[in-house]
Parts: sequence; structure tokens; C-alpha cells
Amino acid sequence: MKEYYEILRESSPFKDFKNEELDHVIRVLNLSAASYNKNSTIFSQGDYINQAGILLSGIIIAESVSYVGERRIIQTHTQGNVFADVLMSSHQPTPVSVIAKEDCKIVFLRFDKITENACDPVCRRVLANMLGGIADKFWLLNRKIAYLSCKSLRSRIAMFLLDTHKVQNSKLLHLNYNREELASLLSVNRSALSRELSRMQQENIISFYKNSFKIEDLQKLRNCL
Amino acid sequence: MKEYYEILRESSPFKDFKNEELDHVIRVLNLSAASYNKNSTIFSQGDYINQAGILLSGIIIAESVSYVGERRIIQTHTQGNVFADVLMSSHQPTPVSVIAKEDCKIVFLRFDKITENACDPVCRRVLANMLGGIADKFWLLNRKIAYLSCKSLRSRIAMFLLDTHKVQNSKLLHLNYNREELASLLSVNRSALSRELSRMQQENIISFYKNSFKIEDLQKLRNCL
DNA sequence: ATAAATACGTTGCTATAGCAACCAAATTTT
DNA sequence: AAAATTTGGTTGCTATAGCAACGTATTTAT
Repeated sequence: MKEYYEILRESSPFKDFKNEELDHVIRVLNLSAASYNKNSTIFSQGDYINQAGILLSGIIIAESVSYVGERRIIQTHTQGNVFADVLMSSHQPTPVSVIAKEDCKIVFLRFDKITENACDPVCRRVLANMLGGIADKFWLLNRKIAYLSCKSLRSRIAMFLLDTHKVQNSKLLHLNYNREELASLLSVNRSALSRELSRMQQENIISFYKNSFKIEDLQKLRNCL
Repeated sequence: MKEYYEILRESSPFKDFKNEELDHVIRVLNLSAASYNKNSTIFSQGDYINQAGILLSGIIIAESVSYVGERRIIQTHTQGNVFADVLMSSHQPTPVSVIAKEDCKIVFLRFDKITENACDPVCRRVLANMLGGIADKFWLLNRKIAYLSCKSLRSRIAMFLLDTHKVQNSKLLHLNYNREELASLLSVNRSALSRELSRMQQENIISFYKNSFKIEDLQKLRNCL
């Protein structure tokens, strides 16, 4: 596990943990790294989950399959991200499937192990950190609801780009989605998305090539809302 | 607090707690009931929150105000519901305002108090229960995203009604929203909502009077998806 | 290297849902 | 009880976005 200390320190549960603290917590919670091949399933929609995962390497996506078989991407995760933390204490089946998009290494945190050791101040810190992480995710979901609540396609795009701008803190945005995935994320039709993006480019609000976007006129983009 | 024991036992943090356990937890966490008048604000959008609330009596709503001043109802809470639990450990400002829709009594649970006492098995149970509650809310948000992701207005309505049907476990549905609020919840135009509801009534899929709805043909309603 | 598959932009057609304006019923205020 | 306000259904108009079909560029497989 030593090789992953840097990554763990970047993850929310172990944020800024010292080496000794990581040693300690790995021993107490009995942590180890698991490997998954590309395209393998980590959790299936409907599973009952009692552990969270921290992605040590690779990329995973959370997706849900609708009643008519449409896949909708809920989220993507990269190195250091925590997933399934929200679900680890739920009595509901998970509404999403988690799939390795590339070869992955993952360390799992069992919820019962953590609470069992809640007297241990280090474990307690892990727990508090994880709760903070869950709150942040909740906030993200609320953002998603915010842009799904936008009436026009253009305002949806604008809100999404402005959000991404805020996160990446640059007018040059690199999205991790192709058009189909972006459309699915925004719950709009792909061709309609392409059309609207082209229009916005023509109006010099944005420009783009593949999944690289540039905000040409921040004020105009804000006015789209 | 004794008078609220029945309600507390119905709330997720204290689910099925015995009297002695409630006595204990109230003492350790120093709990007491606060009163709010109708239309008063409990939390304001932008506040930093370090405590959750349990609604002992009354009705509260969580709403967010958009950039252009539109109010959007995020959630309503009634007796026994927990709110702000998700946010109590967040370093983000709350994205919603919480307003008393009627006179309310509320008991607040401070997050730091709970973790401080994590060695106490009863407090630990409270913590685990609250996490479970948060997971359930996450699941609800995901449901909301599911119906916001529906393309047609009709399918949005259908999914919402089917969800409500599942929760209330009856073909007679009593909604806590008026049309304006329902439209806001589904993020659609009110008149368009009325029109579509009328159409669905004409097609004998549902019937309704005010905020009472009846599913006339469950299969047809499912086919709307 | 060639073929196959995937990704993405374009466009015409059309159904849909937003908007506004109006009216009627119900509820609240005076 | 009358007036005022709120709530909800109706409808015509119109902009928008979904859909399908197609073409081209890019990537992947053989």
C-alpha cells in the first residue's frame, strides 16, 4: 500500500494524513488494493453495498440503465476519487452500476469496520472526512439538478460550461466526455446539442474542437442563463 | 422533550430507540426543541451549517432561488423528517433556504457533538442511522434526476406519479403541492403541466381533483415512460 | 493498408412545450 | 357579504428541441 500513500493523501477520507496515520488506519481497517480489468463491473445496479471505494488508478464510470435500456452516465471518477461512499450505509440497492473504463486499482473501505473503530480518533477523522465528502457530492448532485432544471438547451449548456469553468478555473476547458456522453449527461439529444454548440460558436460565445472547449466571451455565456 | 419521544422514534436517527436510550442521547448531545413561526427562515441559502434538524411539528420547505429570482422547491418536510443532515459536515454553503411553511418545532443535532461522543455506542448508532438517512436522500435525489432526465413532459409526470404511487402504496395519491409547486418540482411550465394532465385524464390514464390524483390505469401510466 | 466502426456535424421535418393572455372557481381578506 | 387575491384550466401562437437520415472525418480492427 505504501506506493499509494500520495494518492490516498489526496483523497478526501485521508486528506493530509501523515505516514504514521496511514500506517495505522491501514492496519486497523485492514485495507488492501484490488485490481479490475477494463470494462469489468465493480458494482451492479441493484447491489447492496456496504463499502466505499477509493480509486488508486484508472477511470471508472457510474451509469444507470433506464427501463428502456438507455445508458445514462451519472458520473466519472479518476485517481483519488471516492465512490459508493454515499451508499455504504444504505439499505437501498444502488441505483447505478460502476464500471471500470480502464484497468483500475481500488481500495475498499468497509463501513462497519470504520464505525466499529470510532473510538479511535484517527478512524473518527476518516469518518468525518467521508461525511464531508458525501456532503460535497450532494452539492454536486444539486448542481446537476440545477442545470437539468434549465428550460432551454442553451442555458443547460451554459450552466454546465460555467460550472466546469469554475472547477477547472480556466477558459480552456477539457471535458472527459465525447458528444454522446455530454448529451447524455445533460439529458439532451446529441444532434440538438451539436447544433446548439455550433450556433454558440458562430455567435463567438465559445469555440471547440472535439472535447476541448474555450470560453470566448464569458459575459455572453453568462447571459445565456 | 419527553412529549416528542414518539416522533423522535419515528425519525431515522433515533429509529426504534428505547426511552432510556433517548434519555441518554438527549443528555449527552444536549438536545432541546426550538420554535419557529410560520414563514420564518431556518437556514438561508449561503449559510454554513454544522447541525441537522429534526422536525417535531409543522411543515418546512427547502427552496432555492435562481440567478433570475425564480423560486424552485427542492423538498418539503413534515413531522419526523430530518433535514440539513447532508450539510452538517460540509464546508460548502448550503444551496437551499429552509423556510417554515407553518409554525414549527425543531430539534437540532450538532455534528461535532455527535462525533465527539463516537465512543458512546448509542451515539454511534445515531451516527450510523444518520448516514443511512443521508444515503436514502441521495437515492431520492437520483430519482429526481431520473425524472428530470425524461424527455417528454408526459413521461416526467408519469415517472413522478409512479414514484409517488410506490411511496404511498395506493392508486389514490395525495400530493402536498399545488399546481405551481408541482410544475416547479418537475421543472416545467405550469400551463403546459395543466394541459398534459388534462390530456392524460381524457385518455383515462389518471383522474384528479385539486391535489388528489387517482391512477385509473396503471399499465397505461407505465407505458407513458 | 484497407476495411469497418465510431464519432460528430448538418439539416429538414415535426411534435412538443413554453409563453401569454384569459376566464372561472376557490380561497382569503376586509 | 363583498372585494381582492390566489389557484388552476384553456387555448393560440411560436420557438425549440427531438428525431431521422445523411455525409465526412477520425479511430479501431483486420
